[in-house]
Amino acid sequence: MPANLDTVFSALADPTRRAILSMLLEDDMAVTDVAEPFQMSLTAISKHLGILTEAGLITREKRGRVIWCKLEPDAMRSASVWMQGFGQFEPVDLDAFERFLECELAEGDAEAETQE
Amino acid sequence: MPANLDTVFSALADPTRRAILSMLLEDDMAVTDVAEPFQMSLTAISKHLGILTEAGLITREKRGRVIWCKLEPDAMRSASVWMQGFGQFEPVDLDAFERFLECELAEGDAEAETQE
DNA sequence: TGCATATTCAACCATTCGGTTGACGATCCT
DNA sequence: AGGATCGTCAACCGAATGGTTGAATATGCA
Repeated sequence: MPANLDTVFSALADPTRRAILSMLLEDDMAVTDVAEPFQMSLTAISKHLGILTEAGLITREKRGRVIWCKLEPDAMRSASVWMQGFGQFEPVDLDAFERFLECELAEGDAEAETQE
Repeated sequence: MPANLDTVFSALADPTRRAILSMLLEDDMAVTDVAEPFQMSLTAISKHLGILTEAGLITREKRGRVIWCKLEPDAMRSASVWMQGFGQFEPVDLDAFERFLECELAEGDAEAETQE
């Protein structure tokens, strides 16, 4: 699980997986709860979680019959450092990030609702 | 060419493409010269350059019969900001980045040379 | 004009990816 | 014990990915 750049970047390349990571930013979550907002099968989400785990971006811990997913932001460090080598990107503007995040989440919701 | 997170992250997910970006960090390059270190056809490299262009990570300018590739690091900004929202990754350690880069380039060379 | 160089296009191929469904193993609850 | 819930496994499917080769286009040069 050294999480190389290949696996991290390709894990991040999928909007569903990025949405999951954003959700986990708030709190740890059970697999079923992670899946709830998405318009796709539990199996599909389970696969996404597998890919995120493989990339080291989350860990999963079984307690009882529930598996808890925990964000592991450290796995992004090498990728982040790599990118920053290409330019000094302005010191984290958290407001901008919030807006960005909401935008991505909103897109996700919209996508989910077109099917209902 | 708004270069969304999907296209940027998936462009960065391929080691050949990351190596190309690293090369362009030094200077603009012609397509043929970009292709030279790699053990694959010019067509393959041309496709990779197309993907990088699509992601906004490079631009191509034709001068005479030669097409010059130019790095556009700004295309990484939104992706970088997104990742930084998951944690304050230490202020760019350029030395670490240099080492990292050399490592990646070395891997690329090794790969190329195993075939020669 | 005619040849060499630079790059892309078109068609093809094997593999991976993101999704589905149906069956299964674990765990909790009564 | 028996039923409901949580999550994964296995098999399948269509589309996308990363590569190939051979032909085509455009430019530079003698």
